[in-house]
Amino acid sequence: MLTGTEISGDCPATPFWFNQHSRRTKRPPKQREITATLMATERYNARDVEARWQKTWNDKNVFVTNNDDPREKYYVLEMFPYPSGRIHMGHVRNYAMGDVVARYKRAKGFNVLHPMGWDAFGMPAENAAMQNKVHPKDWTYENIAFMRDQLKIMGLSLDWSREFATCDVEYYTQQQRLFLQFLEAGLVYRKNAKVNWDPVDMTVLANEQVIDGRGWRSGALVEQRELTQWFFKISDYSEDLLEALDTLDRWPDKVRLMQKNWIGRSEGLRVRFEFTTPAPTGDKVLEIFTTRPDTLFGASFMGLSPDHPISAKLAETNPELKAFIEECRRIGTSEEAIEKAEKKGIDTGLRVKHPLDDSIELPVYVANFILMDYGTGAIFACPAHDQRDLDFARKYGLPVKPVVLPKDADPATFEIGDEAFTDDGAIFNSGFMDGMSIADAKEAVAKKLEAITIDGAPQATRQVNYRLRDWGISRQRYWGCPIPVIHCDDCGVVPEKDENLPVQLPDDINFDKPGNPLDRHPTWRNTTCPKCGKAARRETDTMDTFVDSSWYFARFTEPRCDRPTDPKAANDWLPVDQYIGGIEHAILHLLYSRFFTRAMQKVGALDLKEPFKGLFTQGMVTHETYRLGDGANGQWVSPAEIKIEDVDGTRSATMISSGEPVTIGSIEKMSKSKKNTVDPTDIIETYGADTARWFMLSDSPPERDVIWTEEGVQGSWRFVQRVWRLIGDIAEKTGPRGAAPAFSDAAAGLRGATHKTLAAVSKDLESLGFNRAVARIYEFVNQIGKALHDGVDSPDMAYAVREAGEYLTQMMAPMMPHLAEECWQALGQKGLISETAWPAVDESLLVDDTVTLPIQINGKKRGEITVQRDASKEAVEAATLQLDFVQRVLEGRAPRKIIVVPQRIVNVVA
RNA sequence: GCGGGCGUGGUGGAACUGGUAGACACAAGGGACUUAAAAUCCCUCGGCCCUAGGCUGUACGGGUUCGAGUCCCGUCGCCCGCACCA
Repeated sequence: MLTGTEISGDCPATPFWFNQHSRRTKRPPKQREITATLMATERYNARDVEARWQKTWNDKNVFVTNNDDPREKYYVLEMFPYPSGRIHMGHVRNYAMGDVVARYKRAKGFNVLHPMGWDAFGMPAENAAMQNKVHPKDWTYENIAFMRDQLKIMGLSLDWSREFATCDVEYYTQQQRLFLQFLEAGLVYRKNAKVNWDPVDMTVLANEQVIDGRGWRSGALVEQRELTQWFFKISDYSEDLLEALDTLDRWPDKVRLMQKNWIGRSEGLRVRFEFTTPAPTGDKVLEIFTTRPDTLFGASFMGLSPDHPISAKLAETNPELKAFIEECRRIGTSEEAIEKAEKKGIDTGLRVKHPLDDSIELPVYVANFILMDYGTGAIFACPAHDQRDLDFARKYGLPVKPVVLPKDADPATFEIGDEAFTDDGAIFNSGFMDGMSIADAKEAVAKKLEAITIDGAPQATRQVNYRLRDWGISRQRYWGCPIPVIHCDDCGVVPEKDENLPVQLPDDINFDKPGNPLDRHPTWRNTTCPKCGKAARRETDTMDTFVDSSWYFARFTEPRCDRPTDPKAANDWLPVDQYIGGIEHAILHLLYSRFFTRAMQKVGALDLKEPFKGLFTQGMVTHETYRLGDGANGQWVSPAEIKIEDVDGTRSATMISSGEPVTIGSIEKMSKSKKNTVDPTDIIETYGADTARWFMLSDSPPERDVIWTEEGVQGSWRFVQRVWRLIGDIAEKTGPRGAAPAFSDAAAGLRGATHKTLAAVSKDLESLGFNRAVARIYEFVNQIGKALHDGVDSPDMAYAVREAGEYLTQMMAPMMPHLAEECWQALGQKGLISETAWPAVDESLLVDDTVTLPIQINGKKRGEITVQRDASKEAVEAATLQLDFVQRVLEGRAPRKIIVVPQRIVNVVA
């Protein structure tokens, strides 16, 4: 699921009216009163108005996008939701932002693609099936139907004709086709691998999906198991995925850095150390990987991963080592455990020769801090310049010989204490490398060892290593895209034929037992081998749901295509111009999608590398938490269950039902576990979609977390009413604009404000600065209100106010589309504002004739002066010196210096 | 530990490439209207003082500059990401 971190695994959607009813009766009184007022005054009835405009947009197909439209394209996409049952406030924020961009770009004349779909495979559907005996398919499609309705009442400008769910047979058929093409292209392979087994979900997790040694979804402690798995060769693209990050200049730096660290490129040397004692595996050499060959003369011991083949072989005859390796396994992948774990190891008794000095023999240890997955699973340790090695060496009394000298240190006395020296310095104690820089020494060692041959191969080879591992996609689950291959006793693993696609999920399954229902289905597995025609068995693994979300953005460009993509449509629309979603997908989803785009390019599905040109990661929606009872006994209670009172700024909360005091806790991300959620449908019912959207966009910068408060949403609601009254006033007091009359100062001033606001709001929307745009619109409304209050009897003022009202309506339209349509109509405008072009800024109105400059004396503001905009420095200087507060300070003396920054500031240095 | 980011009123936050700190909003207080409440409108709202006016103030301590929330150095605090990655 891309958006929707809150997954309800509990039950199918509760009937909506039931929930509504119970919520409404529990709502705090203040809120209820507002609803009542809304009904009573009927001034702006969001409920009626919004439904009416949504119907109009729908009837007129206003937001249906045509691929053949010749205008410049703009593709805006929000991460599609997992159909968990209900949308949450995070969705509202995410989709409100995307919708502003879509509507704004549409008004700017672009052919906008703004689609919506469902990331519909995944475990919650199976959990629901297990707990409530609902078929995953029924559960999923019911949730989709419900959430679609929820999204529709938000008034999003989506092209619903392109909607699909990843669990639609049409979609996963094409995904299977892509899989087969990838397989053909050598991007898919099977390997026997140790996997992270989630004992609760009974499934395998990608390394990336294991967080703190626990399954990212179930939270269960992950075990290690050996299974044959399907993998995508993402590692083929390690370098490309890394390098291309530089081209993604419209991505947050933070995300690019996270991906860079994840890929984890390091340059180093593979070095072969000759055994001086016989290795149990018969190996003549021990091959290690190092990024610090410059410290080779500081080598003190060798380290083997507990999972290294030599470790395993030795353990067969060494009970102590066997026990140690088992102990290491138990530490497992848990980050916390490893963090706390002491550096430990066991001397194997094996010895190797130092590659640069025959006289040195190094002991080989099995150590708990060496990873089999990285490099060769073996290292040489230089304790003086690596903290882990140092900790280990100190524990086992191994030598610590410094070979890099800090800048101002004395080689005769320099010693390593408890801290390894890892900074830059000059090489010493290292024979031929003495005096070299670290970089030069690395080069020198590489050159020297490359030239030496031992056991028929160079002693060292240069190697670039990546932390990024191949993407394991096998899942032992039912509710996912079946992997379209067949196991034949004679032919082995055989891809299904293209014409036999789809390999369709059977509907007649049950979840009486944990594990994969496909595995125990009586007949589904049985098929014939596409190669030899003999009876054979289907693969029962399904694909990781991250596969589904790795190409949906491409599918949207031609969603009913009978191939995965129509390359022309995909190439025309992609890359996505603006992608918006949560920071939690900074690595996995975005990296996989980048890989998929490259893989699709390789098989000809499209022709580009990078799927997302602009990326924006929005913050979370948070809310106060409330607890009934103290400390550990405290029960979380929801905002709907409590009443808050504010006496002279001191807030206190009580239960509505019992009057018991409730503790107001910290502000946290909205989550079901802490019960600090607010239901979007509930909010929209009460205040309308525009109010909810507006509040989500105001105040907090979009990339930061936003705090949902009752006061805040009420403030937005009042603003909606205020705008409606204001536009009503304008419609009543002014007529349509004719030819521009001559403008008085007041009217010209308002027009200046109108066009300045328009320029600023346009800029803010371009840069996704929604909160700034909102603040400017507030300010503008205040200005219009003032002008209206001062009177609009003169034709020039009437013109200016009318213009202001029209522009205001257009500026708020992307954010509050329903209110804007209603206002647009009230102003007597023809056509839909949703189809009206963004107004043009009259540049001549942005510049004032006079400017007010602050006057500083010695850097402190003492007053101001208003001068002609184009006044010369000399004129400003002269005028400044005439000011009495300046003369008072100078007492007849000349200033030491006077700085005039035109149109900015004046500073008199006395 | 490494990497990145942040620190501005009671609160959320503005402040372009160094140029009037606190825009805008929320909360609070006062007033008008009202039988009353809600709504609406008006006023006050960083701190301090001798209240005309002045001093001080953007985590803390220094520095650069005519001028620093913004740049530099150091300290403290918070947040995020990564990690026995050799």
